[in-house]
Amino acid sequence: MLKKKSGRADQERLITALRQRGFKLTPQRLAMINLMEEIDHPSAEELYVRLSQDYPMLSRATVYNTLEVLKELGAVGEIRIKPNVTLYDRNTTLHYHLLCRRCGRVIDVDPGPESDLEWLSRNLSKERLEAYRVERIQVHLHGVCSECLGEGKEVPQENGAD
Amino acid sequence: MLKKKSGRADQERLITALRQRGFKLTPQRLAMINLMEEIDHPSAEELYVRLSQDYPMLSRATVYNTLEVLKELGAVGEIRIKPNVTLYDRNTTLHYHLLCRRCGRVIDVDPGPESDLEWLSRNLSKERLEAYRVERIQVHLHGVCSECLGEGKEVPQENGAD
DNA sequence: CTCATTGCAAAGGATTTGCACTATA
DNA sequence: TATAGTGCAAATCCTTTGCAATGAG
Repeated sequence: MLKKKSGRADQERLITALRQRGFKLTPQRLAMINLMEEIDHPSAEELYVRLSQDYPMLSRATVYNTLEVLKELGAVGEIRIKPNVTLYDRNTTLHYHLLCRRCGRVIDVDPGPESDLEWLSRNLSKERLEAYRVERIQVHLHGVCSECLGEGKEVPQENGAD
Repeated sequence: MLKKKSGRADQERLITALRQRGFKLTPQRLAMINLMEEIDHPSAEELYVRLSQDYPMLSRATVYNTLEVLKELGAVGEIRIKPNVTLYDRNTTLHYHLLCRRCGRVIDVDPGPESDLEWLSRNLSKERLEAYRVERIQVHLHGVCSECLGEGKEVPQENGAD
C-alpha cells in the first residue's frame, strides 16, 4: 500500500490553493478535505453518508460540487474502475489501482521502481503516442487482493465485487 | 487502428458458443452480434437506438441482457473510461483505449510490438503482482486523438468529450 | 456588502428488476 | 412442450441542475 502523506500539511496546502483560486473555505469543504484523508477511495455517496453524521443538513449537491472544485485544484483524481460509480482519490502520485473481484475494494498498487508515467509512455507504441497526444495514463488491474487470497474469508467493508 | 477480425467467422463462432452454453439464439441477439461488428465502442443506448430501427419492439432490457450474455461468453469486454456510461468492445485482444477529450471518442491503440499483457505484468512491481492475483489489465489513455490534433475541426459522430 | 456556496427538491440518465407473454430448441 | 428470452413499465442508483436563502471574505 502507498504511504499516506502528512495530512495536516496537505490540508493547509489545499486551503491555500482554494483561496488563491478564489474559492471559499466553508465548513463543509473543510470537513470533506479532512475526511478524504481518512477514506481510501471514497465515492460521493460514501462521503455524503459519513459527513452527514456531523453535518445533517449537508446535501449531496455540495459533496459533488466540492469534488468538482478539488478536481479543478488537482487535489483529487477520479477512478472509474467500478461499474456505475466514480471513486475519488486524494493520492495524486503515480500508482495503479487493483479492483478485487471478491471484496470489491480498490487498492493502490505501486508501480515498480523503474516504472513511471514516462516509462510507460515510452513503451506504448511510439508512433501512436506521437500521433495522439497522451496527457494521462491510468492502469487498472482486475483480480483478487492479497487479503482475499490469503484466506478464504470475505473482507468486511465496502460493497460487493465487480 | 486495430484490424477488424473476419465478421462472418466471428458470428458463427459466437453462435456455436451460445448454444454450447445453453443460451438460445434469438433474432435480437443475432442482430446485436452483427451490429457490434460495425460499431466501434457502442454503449447500450447506442445499440438500442440503432437496433430499434429494424426492431421497433426491442427493449433496452434485452440489450442489457444480451450484453451480459456476451460478457459471460467472453465475446465482449467492458470499457469504463467515459463518465457514467459503459462501453462495450467486441475486440478482446490486447489493446489500450484512448479517450479524446475533444471529440469524446474512444480509440483503440495498439500496444507496441514488444508489449503484451505478460510483459506489462512483469514490469508492474513484482512483489505486488505476486501478492495480488492480477487477471486482467486495462490501460486508459486520456488526451487528444490524431484527428482532433490534425485540424482544429470538431469530429462529428459520437457524444461530447469527457 | 457581494458573490460564491449552500440545501432542497426535482430532473436526468444509465441500468436493473418483476412479471406475464412468446418463441427457440 | 419446457424453459430461456422478450417487452414493458416501474424502480433504483448515481449525478446534475435550478433557485432562493445564506455566509465567507
